[in-house]
Amino acid sequence: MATIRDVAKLAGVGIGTVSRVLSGKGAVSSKTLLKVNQAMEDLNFTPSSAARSLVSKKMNTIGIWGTETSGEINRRTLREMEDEIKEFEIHLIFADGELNSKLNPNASRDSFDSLINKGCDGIIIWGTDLPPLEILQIENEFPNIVLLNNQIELIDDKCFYFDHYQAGYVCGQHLIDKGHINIACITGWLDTDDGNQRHQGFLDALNSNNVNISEKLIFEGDYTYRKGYEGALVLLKQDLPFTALFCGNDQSAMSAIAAISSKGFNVPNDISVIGYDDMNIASYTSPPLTTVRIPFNRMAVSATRRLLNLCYELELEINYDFPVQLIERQSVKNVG
Amino acid sequence: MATIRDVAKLAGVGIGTVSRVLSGKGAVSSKTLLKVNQAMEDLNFTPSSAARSLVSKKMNTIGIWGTETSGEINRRTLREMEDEIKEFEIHLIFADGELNSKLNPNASRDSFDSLINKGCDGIIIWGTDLPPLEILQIENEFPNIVLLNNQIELIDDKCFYFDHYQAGYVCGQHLIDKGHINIACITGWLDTDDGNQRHQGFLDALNSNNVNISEKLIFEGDYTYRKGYEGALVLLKQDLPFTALFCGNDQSAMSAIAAISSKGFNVPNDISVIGYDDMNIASYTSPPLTTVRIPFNRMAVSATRRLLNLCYELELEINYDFPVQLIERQSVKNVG
DNA sequence: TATATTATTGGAACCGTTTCCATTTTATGA
DNA sequence: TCATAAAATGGAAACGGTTCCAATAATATA
Repeated sequence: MATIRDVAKLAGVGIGTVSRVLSGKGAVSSKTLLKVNQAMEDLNFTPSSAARSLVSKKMNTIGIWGTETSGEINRRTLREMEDEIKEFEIHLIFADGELNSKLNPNASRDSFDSLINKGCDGIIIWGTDLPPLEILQIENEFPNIVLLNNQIELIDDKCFYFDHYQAGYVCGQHLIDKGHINIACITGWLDTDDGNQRHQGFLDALNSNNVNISEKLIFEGDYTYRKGYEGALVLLKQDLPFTALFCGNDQSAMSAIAAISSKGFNVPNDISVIGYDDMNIASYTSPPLTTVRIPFNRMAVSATRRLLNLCYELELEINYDFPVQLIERQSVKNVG
Repeated sequence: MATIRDVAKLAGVGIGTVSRVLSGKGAVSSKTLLKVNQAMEDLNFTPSSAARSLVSKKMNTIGIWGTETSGEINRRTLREMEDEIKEFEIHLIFADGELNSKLNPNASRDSFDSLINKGCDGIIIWGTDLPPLEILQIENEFPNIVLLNNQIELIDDKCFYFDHYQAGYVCGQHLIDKGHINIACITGWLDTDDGNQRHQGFLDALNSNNVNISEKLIFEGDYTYRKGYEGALVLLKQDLPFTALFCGNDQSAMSAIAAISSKGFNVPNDISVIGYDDMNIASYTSPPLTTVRIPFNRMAVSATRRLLNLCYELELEINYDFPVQLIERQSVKNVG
């Protein structure tokens, strides 16, 4: 591997000059420029990013932590983030939290620390896998973090989230607007803030309309296909009829639809189903899924920009407001 | 940020000693060990990975390129790969190929080169986005690559793939075994080797059984939900009845099912549908999808290990044989 | 033409590790 | 106790860039 000194020697100039050519900063005569460029080409020179990082104290790398939580959405969003940083020649580095962080809290933290040790300039913490206190403590000694889909008041300017409560409310209200009174629900995780808020919003929408929901018709799920399927079967087995079902995300909604169909019921004629997220897939379920669109990508882009600003003294435009939008397709039917 | 010299000074030892403690190699008396560890703790010392990389000439980073192609599968697989490298303290770095590499071939190559410039110790090339000649050329000057889901004979020991032809054949044969004679198909990309092979395998299965398929019943898709949906609608509009449909992947299969249902037909009673991949989702469509299971994760793990062996002189066990398996669920029905 | 400016240039010092070797300390054996 | 082997230690040199300043060349000005 050729070094800057090799280039300098071949071009017959000093290393400072080569460095100037490399960075484009500082005066270089056009004759010299030509010689140096030629030498670089001849030697197939690529500057060592390690050496650069050593002096600049920037790794040009930002880490993403905790991306396990929400399946398909992520891939799409990751892509957006990558696009965002690409032009600054920054790279993304991954460290998933453990799947079962509840079983092994240290593994979570370890994978997080591995990002710091690696020397990431900043870290995007995705989701609520880390307890708020721990995050604050981290932020204290490593300020270059940003939270995606998580909210902690003390560092609100580093948080990018939307109103889960309102989104849940919108779903509940929509079912009621469509005349439903007997409503069931397959929740997401209820032990995280966001899962809890969306559930609460949903419940409050029913409450405000004096609609009761039986405890028996609330199934605690975990956002997976599996639980969506199981949950729907369990709900159908109760002797409490319902005409509408709210699911904590689109994945569980679509598998719930599958389960409902497998029992000979029709969606939406017998049972309406409403999802949450608006994944790609939502347009192509049968029937196409009514759901609430979460502006994940826009959130992710702003979070990424905020972090870039933080790490590299940039001033990219960011946004903190991410309104949610009901997408009406065909899985919810008017009744009554 | 504390350096090794700070630690040495605080502990009252030389930098060599600190380095020895750090690496665990070389003799250090237990007294000294204690002092040094204490000093590291007091100073909250973390070794600079840039400085380390500079001398070791290892970045402890491997790149993944071209992961855009196959949606949900990837996230799962990525996770496996990450687990595989985690214990060696290696990190994964991403650079997607361009979505539309056909429109902008340079963008593809640029994002690839960015991984090399970044200094990745090795790169996993995922899929067939790069032309074989270009890959060979790359391999020539940068041998630490491995191909996932792609095959180039000259570097077969660096390729991890399965037999798309056979997998396609299995699908075709299954439909015939179930008594189908009028068969339609929504292909994947036909301008890539893998897409083409699976299609050819499928066609040959029909041929071997003297079953003809009309050109009109072959719809060229692109693995997306959208095209699956559109394709099914197009096929239904032909005046050629069919009782079975082979789709190039599960995503198009499931949206094809949605399209078929939307036209009032029943799967599998009116039309059987068989997919390809066995994604998570396949168990939770309605009806659950019969498909062929591709051992992506095992492939990815072996590819990753091969690369680790290549980059870090390890001898992890790897595997080159990835048999495909038909998974019978309920979307294909016996007829005749 | 002599002098003041400005544009170029070279290279030492530094970034924070690892490596390696010379030196010092400790342990061993006679 | 002393010679010798083994263990422990310190620190210079190297890795490949960037930064910065002093030195030189080119150009402008009087």
